[in-house]
Amino acid sequence: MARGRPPAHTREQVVDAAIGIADVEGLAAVTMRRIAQDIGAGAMSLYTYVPDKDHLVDLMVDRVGGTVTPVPITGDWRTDLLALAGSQRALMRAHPWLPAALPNRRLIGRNMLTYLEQGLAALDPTGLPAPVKLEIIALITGLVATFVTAELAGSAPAPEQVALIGEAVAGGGLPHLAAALAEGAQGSGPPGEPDFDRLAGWTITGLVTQALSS
Amino acid sequence: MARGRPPAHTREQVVDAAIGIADVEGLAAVTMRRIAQDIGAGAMSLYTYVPDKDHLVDLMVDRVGGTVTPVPITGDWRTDLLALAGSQRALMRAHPWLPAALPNRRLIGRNMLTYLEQGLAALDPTGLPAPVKLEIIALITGLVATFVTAELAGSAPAPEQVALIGEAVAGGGLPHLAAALAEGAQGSGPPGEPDFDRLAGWTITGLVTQALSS
DNA sequence: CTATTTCCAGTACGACGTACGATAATTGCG
DNA sequence: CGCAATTATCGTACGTCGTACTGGAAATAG
Repeated sequence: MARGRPPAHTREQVVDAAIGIADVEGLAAVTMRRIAQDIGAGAMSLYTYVPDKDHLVDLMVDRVGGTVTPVPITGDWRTDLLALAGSQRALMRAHPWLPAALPNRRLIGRNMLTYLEQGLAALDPTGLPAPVKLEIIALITGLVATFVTAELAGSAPAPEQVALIGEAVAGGGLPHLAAALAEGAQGSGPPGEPDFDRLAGWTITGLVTQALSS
Repeated sequence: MARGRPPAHTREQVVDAAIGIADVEGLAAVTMRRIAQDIGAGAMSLYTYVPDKDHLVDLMVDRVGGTVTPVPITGDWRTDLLALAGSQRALMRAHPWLPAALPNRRLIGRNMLTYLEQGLAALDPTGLPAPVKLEIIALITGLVATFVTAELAGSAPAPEQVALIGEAVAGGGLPHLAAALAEGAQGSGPPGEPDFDRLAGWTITGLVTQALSS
């Protein structure tokens, strides 16, 4: 049994090395040569374990999806969905490349399916039709990705942008924006951490409530 | 005045050519050489008009943002936000590369600012604090991008995925997913077009309502 | 042992973004 | 007019990417 030369590495090793690089240096730093170097292999050897780079990214997504600790299902959809969103957010913050890599990915692998399963379980008490449940899950995922992307971009809007905005506002024709800036300038600092729970809570509660009442 | 050799093209020509390519063949097909070929220039000539490719994508985003017909402000936030979301959706469907290009972009240029202005105007009657208004606008944009991405991916889940899902479900351990599939299989066909208005309406109404009541 | 199977990895190709530098076109000054 | 100064054009070239190809290395089956 097991004829031929035995593999020197495993698919998981390759995927984990890619994830490690992406976590620290970003998705753009993940190249086949770089991965090979990290695990001590020739660049072309990777193609024994992975068909191509695109598929590798799919595998990366699915693998980190398997690292989330499953959230407990209490039976209260609001609590459970919020917990699910929170665990997703934690995942995306631990792997900042994830929000960017997520769109346009075929959800290959079981881990993405177990995420769906959890979402469906959380929404079970609502009694909504299955397609609506799936839509709500997709929307929540998108919301979390949007939020985390904004979060990771940092609240510092870069000096060049401040200049641009100030200039445009001074040029006139944007009264509400000018008012918002003025209000923001004299307002308090950033509200801090609980922003996510607040916004996600609003969206989840609002979305499900509306869905139930229609 | 205007010393030196006169430019043979304009920045707008370059950006428009890039948009034209992206619309038809996707963002990946937008290369400097390809753009140059389309407008009849040498590849390096483009750098007279654009500092680098990354900036070019910024310009593409801002330029298509200027093509949206401004939505009328009725004073009813629900109607106005829904119209704004609808116009964004139309824009993203006309330029399918937009949802993918949008994240991680500095919002350079006035067109993005006028979009913000419109959102703020729509939210004006709510009397919410300015930062909350901006958060809501960002969330709605993210929602539209998520929805359109899903829309453009097509409702056909590709045979390989169907096989994967079926297999995983048959393996057990995913009861809610199995139930959802069963329910979906015997259910009616796709609800069709009004999906967007329905989902966006739920989210917008729910989000703003929740924000107002807290 | 030999044959077979499997994996390893060097070389190489085409495409990418773009730095560099020679060349061309235009204006201002004499 | 000619001649510098200025600005745009674009061919060439470099380093990097994904990956096709290929010959060699390491294991098992007989």
